[in-house]
Amino acid sequence: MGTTQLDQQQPEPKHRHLKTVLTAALDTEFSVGQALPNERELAARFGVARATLRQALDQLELEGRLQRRRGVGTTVAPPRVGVDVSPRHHTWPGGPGDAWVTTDCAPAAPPAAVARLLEVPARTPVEVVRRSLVAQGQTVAEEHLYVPPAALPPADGPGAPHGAERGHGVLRRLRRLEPGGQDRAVELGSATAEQARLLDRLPGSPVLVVTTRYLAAGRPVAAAVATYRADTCRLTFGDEPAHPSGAD
Amino acid sequence: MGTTQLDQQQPEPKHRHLKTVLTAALDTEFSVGQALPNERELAARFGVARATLRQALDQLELEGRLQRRRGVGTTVAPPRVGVDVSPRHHTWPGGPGDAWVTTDCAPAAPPAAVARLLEVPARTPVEVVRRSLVAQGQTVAEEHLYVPPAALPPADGPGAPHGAERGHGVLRRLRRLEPGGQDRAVELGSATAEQARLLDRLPGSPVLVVTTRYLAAGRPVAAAVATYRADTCRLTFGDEPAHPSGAD
DNA sequence: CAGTGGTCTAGACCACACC
DNA sequence: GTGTGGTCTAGACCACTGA
Repeated sequence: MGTTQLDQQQPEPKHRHLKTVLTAALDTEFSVGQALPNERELAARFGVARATLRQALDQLELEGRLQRRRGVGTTVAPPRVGVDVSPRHHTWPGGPGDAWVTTDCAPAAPPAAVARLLEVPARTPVEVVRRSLVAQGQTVAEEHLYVPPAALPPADGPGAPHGAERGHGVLRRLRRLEPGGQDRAVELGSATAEQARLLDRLPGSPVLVVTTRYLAAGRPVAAAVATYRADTCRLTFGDEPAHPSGAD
Repeated sequence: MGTTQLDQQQPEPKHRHLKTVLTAALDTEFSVGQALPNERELAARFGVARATLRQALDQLELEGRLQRRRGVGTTVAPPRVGVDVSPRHHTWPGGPGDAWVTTDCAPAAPPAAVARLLEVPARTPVEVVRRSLVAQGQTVAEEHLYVPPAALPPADGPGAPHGAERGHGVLRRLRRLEPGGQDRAVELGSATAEQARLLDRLPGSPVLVVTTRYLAAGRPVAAAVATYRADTCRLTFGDEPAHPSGAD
């Protein structure tokens, strides 16, 4: 990062040029995990206001090139983690090979958009199973799985009133049904305060929101809203495996 | 939007509270396409600096709630467009039902990451087909399709030196091969200057980058890097159709 | 405690769209 | 022209981390 001054000729915004310069420096002069100089130092070095420098850093963080932590500093981020989110016809959440960890479960009314997906009336309480996904030592995603109890076979016992144990019961009941397909959507969102806490980010951080609808006998029986850290995750949709089914 | 002042009690940042208030206002007091007051007016109304207001607007725009256009103003955005990006085993790009429009084609060396995907040496020139996707009157995505000519059957004629016609020729040759599967990845990126121009956004705008690798006979024969406007698009992955194959 | 990134201000000027 | 959002400055203070 020998550059100490910008000499700008194009009518290109400074922050964009700055981003270009920093990208080149990251590619050539820094290694993963290495700390950058602090923002005041960098701004001075490039002869811009700190706010302008921050515009460039914001983008590099969005692109997963940098990792910033308040009170700590800015470091070069490792490459994004690939997370497989292929729809699998023949499996339910919580089946074999599912790396998600159930953390909690309690009945609650789903958001309006989820109620529509599930084709249940608004404000109908459903089971809400909360799960999280850890990859490479970091929580990379958080999920709310909404399951209307009416669609499930009866429980084989009294069941826990709440907590992970209740969630396991819901998933067990779900797996007794014959899977009837899934559909999925991915869009950009921003983390709520609670999601931010779980994902170790600030509220409002960009996230990839994956909405999945699970069908059985042609009817929606569950809907999942999974929130992935956009800075550290790459969602992969591999081809269907060669064997048609491995989890009945 | 009767609120004229914030009365903040929590140690919650102003811009976040502002975003909450604005979200509620958008839900209840505005309709799609309606213009908001300008930024100076809004900032004054809420008693904050314009930069603070802009932090809130930036997030709402990221979430696809607002649309801002320099020199024009800020309006309430319509719901995101769903775009189907399901991997389809049995089809090539440019096949039936493909809504993409080929705009140009010329040989060029692919980016290093694409060369790795294609398993060709770096700096090997390949055919680069450029296509774009229009939905609801708006260009929502832009694609570069990289095809090493060595993997293709020979052309049935001299072919155009460049332009859409050359692209059609490449896609025709590709379709003579037997499709052997695809894999896909989705991640967050930011628009280059050129992509921004095509998508009618500013450079650096958030985009969803979909990378697809096409296989034939177990070998990669093409790779596509498609860039979708993150503000206006929701990528959908429907289930595979019930019939195992309909395009051979 | 000192040092970091996060928030916020009150201005200024620029680029662009529309009249 | 006028009015809009986009960029930029030079400060200030806050929240958090780790020694």
